[in-house]
Order: sequence, then structure tokens, then C-alpha cells
Amino acid sequence: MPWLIKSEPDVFSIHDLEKVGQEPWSGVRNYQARNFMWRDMKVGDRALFYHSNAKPPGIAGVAKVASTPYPDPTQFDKKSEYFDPAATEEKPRWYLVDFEHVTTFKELLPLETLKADKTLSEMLVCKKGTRLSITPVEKNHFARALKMAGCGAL
DNA sequence: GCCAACGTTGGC
DNA sequence: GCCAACGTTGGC
Repeated sequence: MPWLIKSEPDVFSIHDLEKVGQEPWSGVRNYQARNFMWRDMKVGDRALFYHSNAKPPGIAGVAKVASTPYPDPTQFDKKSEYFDPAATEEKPRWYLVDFEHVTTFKELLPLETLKADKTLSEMLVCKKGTRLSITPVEKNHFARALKMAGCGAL
């Protein structure tokens, strides 16, 4: 199943992912988003990489799931901003997967463009008040986004 | 910087 | 288990 993952480019952008190649998607502290990673994501699944809180916001490229889920190590790290005192190694609360870089779009596909598109405006990320950092994406939306970004099939 | 949307927390 | 208060997200 295709996905959309959000990241603030000031914190971690598609270019950062391209540089490191692969990255543990740590810091997700929302149960719904966690459940997607923990329960529904499969190795090889593609994800649109969305730049949020950016000027302009939009889809910046594509990543793919590169690991099975495992406990987010930052929940055990007292020095991390993502530390969760309620989580233990025996009973972790937060899980993550690794993402691997697939493609950086030549040009960002802006939110404004998505909203103006009949098909893509149906995506959750286009709807008002969708704060979820990970959302499932319909196959045809995924394909349409790639097409609009000038990428063929990946 | 504003504020609407919405998830989480905690008192009861 | 309700719900008000609070915190965060994220576009504008």
C-alpha cells in the first residue's frame, strides 16, 4: 500500500534522506501513525515524501519502507525530546520503520497544485485539518502524483 | 504570528 | 467515561 509521510524540511528533508540513504523514522508520537508503521507497512512499500511547514509545502520525492517495524530507540533516551517515561524496553510504546530514499523530484509538487487537481485534491493531506504525519494513499493518487512530478513508474 | 483543527490529559 | 483545558500541527 502506498503512503504519504510528512517531515519538516528544516528538521529532515528529502535531500537529507538522499544524503544518508536510509533513515529510522523516529519521533512519531501519534497512535494512529504508529499503528500504520507497526501494523500495516510492508518492506518495499512506497511513500510520498511531503515537506510540511515549508515554503511552499508539497511533495518532494519518494521513499520506500526499508525495514520491518522495531521499537523507536528515542523513547528510551532520557536526553531525547521524544523520551517517553511510560515506555520500557520490555513494553515499548512506539514503533518505527526505516525509510530508504528512492527519488527526489526535480521540482517540488506544491500543495497548491495538488489541491487544484481533481484527483489529488481527494488525498487526505489536501483536506483541511489533517494533522496526521503518516497517511495511506490510494494507488491512483500515488500514480497521479508521480506523473505530475514528471516521474514515470518507479 | 494567527488561528482552526484536533489529539491528549486530567479532574471529576 | 465525560468533557474542558491545554498543547501541537501546519497552512496561510
